[in-house]
Amino acid sequence: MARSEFQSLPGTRDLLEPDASRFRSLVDLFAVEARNAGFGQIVPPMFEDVGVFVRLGEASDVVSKELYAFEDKGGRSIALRPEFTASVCRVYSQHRQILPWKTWYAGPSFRYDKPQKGRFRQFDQVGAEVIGSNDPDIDVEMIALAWRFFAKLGLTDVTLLVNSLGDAEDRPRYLRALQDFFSSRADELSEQALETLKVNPLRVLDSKRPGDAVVAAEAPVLVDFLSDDARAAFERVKAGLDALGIPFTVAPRLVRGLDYYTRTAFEFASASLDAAQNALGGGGRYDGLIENLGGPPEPGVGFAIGVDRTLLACDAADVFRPTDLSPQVWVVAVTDGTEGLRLVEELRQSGIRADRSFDGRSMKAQMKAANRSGAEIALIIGDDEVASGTVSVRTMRGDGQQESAQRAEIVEKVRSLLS
RNA sequence: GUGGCCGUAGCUCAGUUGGUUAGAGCGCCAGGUUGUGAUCCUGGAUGUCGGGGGUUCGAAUCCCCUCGGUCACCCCA
Repeated sequence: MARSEFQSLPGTRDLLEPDASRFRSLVDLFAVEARNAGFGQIVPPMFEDVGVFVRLGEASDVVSKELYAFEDKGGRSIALRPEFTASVCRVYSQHRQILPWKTWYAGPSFRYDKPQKGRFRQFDQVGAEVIGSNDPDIDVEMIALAWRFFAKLGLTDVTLLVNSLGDAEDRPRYLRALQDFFSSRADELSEQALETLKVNPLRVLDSKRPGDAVVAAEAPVLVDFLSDDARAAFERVKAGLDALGIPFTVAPRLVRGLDYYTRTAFEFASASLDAAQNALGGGGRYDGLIENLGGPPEPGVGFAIGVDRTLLACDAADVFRPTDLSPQVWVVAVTDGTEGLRLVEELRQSGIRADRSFDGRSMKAQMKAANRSGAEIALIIGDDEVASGTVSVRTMRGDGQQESAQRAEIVEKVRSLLS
């Protein structure tokens, strides 16, 4: 394309206006919702000791294939974070907080994937985590936070899938049953599914290949293997969602990509995104993760939402439109002095969005720029105005009206015209 | 990582069976007499046709490699 020596690397892109502002607004909106729900912000580093992430589960692709890992000049093995949860757990282990600790975050993560629509190597997430409570009501609260966020954006076509992945003790029993089942049907499975079966039988359930899906549909279901405790917790979660009026579908074959999840798992998808990457976000409970990272045996639950995909869904649904970035006033200065400089500064100090042209452009060119900028008012100041202590005020809507105003009262004049 | 499709000005695209100085619309810039936009008229600038190699008298058009994008698988946000 455009001839330039360097381009942004695969899977990365440059956010320009109006997308950049929209991006910020989205994060701001999430921040408000999270704060209202009692979450404080956390800003962990973007890279950690590689071990922090490896403990997420070596069977997952996120860790085994997609980690941006390298050695720094001090010989440390470090990795760019592929997600936030592990960092949050590490932070808690390092700086103990009063429990339950509720925290939210926003920022980029990195995965060495093959880029696709809605899938980037550097991608942004907003998310929240709660450490130190087993209460299923917290699970409900997390889902409610995400749900409220989507609603505030104007996304109405979000679907919620929930499942329970059981406790650490339930899992092995289920995995055995699953393994037996798939082994007995091995001849019907794709080669890839058989590969997956070796490293992580759970994920075979998730296969989108038609042949695999048929077999998976008949596979034993995790819900039948839950301990009494886990079952009760799951019931409580479902009852909580009902109580809040949040619609959901139980998805017995929902498994999440990272291995650390226990009990509640959930995922949000958008019907507006017909692409394969239609998952807006997801999360669940990770009751063994902190201990696994060398911390105390505290339970945790959290979720992350993909900012890029959410924005894509907003585009598809035509909601959460970009805000107007236009200046309110354009100063057209054709004097040799510093009138333009002073006038713009005065307007800005008064909280009015104002801008101007540079490089001594002709009045016609400056008026053109004023029009293009979307400003409602053009303030014209030339030798005549300077001499008479006035400013010409021109409204830019339609054919435009022009009048003269006293230089000393210009801010007031502009304010009254804008209101 | 595997496979399909695509890659021409800032943007959206056209470019006929390979044939002379590569086009359109939008955008941008400048004019249409003295200091006035959006409309209208006129003129102008910008592309090593993603990059490299090959076939050919001749390639944006054919072949190979490569880079990038996109879609599906995979994976996931």
